[in-house]
Amino acid sequence: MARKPAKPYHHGGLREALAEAGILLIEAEGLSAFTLRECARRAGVSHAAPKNHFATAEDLLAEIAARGYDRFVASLGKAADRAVPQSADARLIAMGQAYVAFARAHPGVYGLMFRNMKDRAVASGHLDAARQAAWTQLHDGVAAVIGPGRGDAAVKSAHVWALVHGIASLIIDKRLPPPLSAAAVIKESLASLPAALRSVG
Amino acid sequence: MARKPAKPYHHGGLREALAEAGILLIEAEGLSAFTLRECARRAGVSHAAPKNHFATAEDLLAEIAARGYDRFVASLGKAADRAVPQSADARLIAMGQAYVAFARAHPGVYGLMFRNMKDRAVASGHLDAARQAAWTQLHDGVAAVIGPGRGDAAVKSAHVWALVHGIASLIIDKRLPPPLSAAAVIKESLASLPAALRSVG
DNA sequence: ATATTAATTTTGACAGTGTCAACATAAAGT
DNA sequence: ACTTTATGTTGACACTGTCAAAATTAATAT
Repeated sequence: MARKPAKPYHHGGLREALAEAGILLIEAEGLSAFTLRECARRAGVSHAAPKNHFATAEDLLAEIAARGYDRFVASLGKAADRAVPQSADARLIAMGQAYVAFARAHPGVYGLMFRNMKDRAVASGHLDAARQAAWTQLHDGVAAVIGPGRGDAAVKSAHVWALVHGIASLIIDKRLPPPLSAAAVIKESLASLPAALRSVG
Repeated sequence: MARKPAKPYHHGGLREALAEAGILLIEAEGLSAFTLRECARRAGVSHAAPKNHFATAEDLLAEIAARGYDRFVASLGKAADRAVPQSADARLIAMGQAYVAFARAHPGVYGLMFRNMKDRAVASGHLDAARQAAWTQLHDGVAAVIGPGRGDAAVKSAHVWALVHGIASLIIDKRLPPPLSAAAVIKESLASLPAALRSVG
């Protein structure tokens, strides 16, 4: 009855435990509270144990970011499928709303996903693949809205990404002047999107 | 011959020196290289000297961010005045270009200005005033584009801010898929802006 | 001018961090 | 059973921000 065939060594899955502990830590205390030693503590191992699974603290952060992207893509996909009517425009707007909602619900992990901590982009197989999947998802949604041959879909996707990323960032960093309602900004900005995408190019 | 009437005590202006050292440090080594002790070193004082002028490291960062906003507002103002033709649309687009250019030229300070380090917005008189000035500048530019009575200028300003902030963030964090040209994204996104602002609301 | 007070800086300490090397332990392979 | 390899622990190092106590210097009062 081999329960865990993966790595039932001493701990029995420390890599997984560290990643999960890190996510819980960030969601509960914020990204700035993340500490390699605290993750180790929560996983019940000594402070140097993570070294075997993550060479550096940034590698663990990269793994957490990758898992964030996985959930992110799933969340946006579900939102698009729930959109009514099932038009390309409605699907894209639903994804935009889900995008901002994800950032507001998980600001710590979101920050990890979209900001460079050490002034350089961190690389890892899982992370790169997850990022690619997110980009493809957005690109397909935008391509469906603008139709074939109507301008550069990649550039227009970047436009959409920038807009929703900007909205999300301003909200979670509390940079919107107080009287402004986040909901109003989201609604107004997303509403103008499909037309703007079809207007130029 | 009283040269410096402000605070010619021991150092003769440590507060100023620390802020300037911090800016140079961030611009040269990146925001992640910022350290209170390194600022003190560069100012030629001991590691605890800053305590008298900045109670905490975050207070020094707030002062640096405030100075960043000052330069930022000046930069955008000049760009708008240089726009040709001197239409409201051209002025706004010029400001958008200057916005992204500032972020690319000073990514460290820009990050400091628009991101929360400690998961909470830092407050300070100078910083709040400088932020307010930046917001007013943008708001006026947007109001001139949409004209009087055409929708909520504040919400539309937030839309513009989100877009340029998103573009700048994606670029400096290297999140644009490699084949994409930053210049193309900037051009396309900003070009569609005036029409989008006048379309809804 | 001298003494006193206040402002500023230094020194030294503390707890905390990431990373490394040396060692210990347990699993896997032979 | 023995060896090898993977995993975890201990202890150290240099670094950080912050604090308290002591020292130094400028401003002020006498």
